[in-house]
Amino acid sequence: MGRQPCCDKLVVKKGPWTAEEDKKLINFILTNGHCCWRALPKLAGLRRCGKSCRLRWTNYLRPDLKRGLLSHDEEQLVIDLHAHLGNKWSKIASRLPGRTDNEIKNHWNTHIKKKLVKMGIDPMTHQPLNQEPNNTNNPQSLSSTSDDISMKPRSGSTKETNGTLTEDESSSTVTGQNNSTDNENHLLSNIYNDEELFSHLWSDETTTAEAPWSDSNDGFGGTLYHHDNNMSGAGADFPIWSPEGINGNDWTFLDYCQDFGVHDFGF
DNA sequence: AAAGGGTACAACCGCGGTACA
DNA sequence: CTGTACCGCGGTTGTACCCTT
Repeated sequence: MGRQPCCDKLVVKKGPWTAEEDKKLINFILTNGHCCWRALPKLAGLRRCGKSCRLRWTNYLRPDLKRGLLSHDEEQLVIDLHAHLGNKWSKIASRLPGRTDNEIKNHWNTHIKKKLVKMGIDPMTHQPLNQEPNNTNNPQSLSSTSDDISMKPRSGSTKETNGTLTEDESSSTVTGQNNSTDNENHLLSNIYNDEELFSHLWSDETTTAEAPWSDSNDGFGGTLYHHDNNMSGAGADFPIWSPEGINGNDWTFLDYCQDFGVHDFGF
């Protein structure tokens, strides 16, 4: 007996969202929150699957999203987190404020993976690809690349095996490629040395950078304040929505959202 | 200028985990 | 304890856009 479909596939609409649908979804969530994704489409007057609404909101409409390409630091952070966590995109995303798991996953698949391969690094194991003597597909990759993404040495690196990380005390083989800036080194050294961080990530505890949008925004009422001082990069530009504006039904900003996309405001 | 190929990213699908009746 | 419904995650697909020829 299989699971029942989450929604009536004959009734729900699929495909790209229209501006009108976006507006309806934003309006509804800002006024009511998202108590139940399954019921939301009906209540919001959308012919969409609840799942689709949730995805649209979390990956695209959420006001705290940062848009645009990942910065070099963010990219480097993703690489390192991936080395530790594997394809745990949501965990990785939780360490990058304003970024979604989907966005990071896409960026990994389209950019980072290729860069690593180009550098002769296996994107999955984060180990050199040319360990075998006959692997000569990219002899210069480790010493000269146009991209300065590099693997950083670390004391006790981990690697993923069947979805679980195991300690590999002898795996720091990707060394000697450290041509990144001091700034990056600083950023990453903080990460490498932060055993607490990774034990935290591996636990089921909520990380500090997790977005406040889920569940905690009961009675959301349109109030959105900075929740995390960690947001120094993107968050510094985040808007602060006042309850007055929302309660006063000042939806002007939504029109802007529609005209330009919420992301154009640096949300 | 047009066609074809490549790329980026939004969106969908299916599954696992979990809460609850 | 079991079955069901829901949520969230990771993998995959579809398509619009960009670049090259």
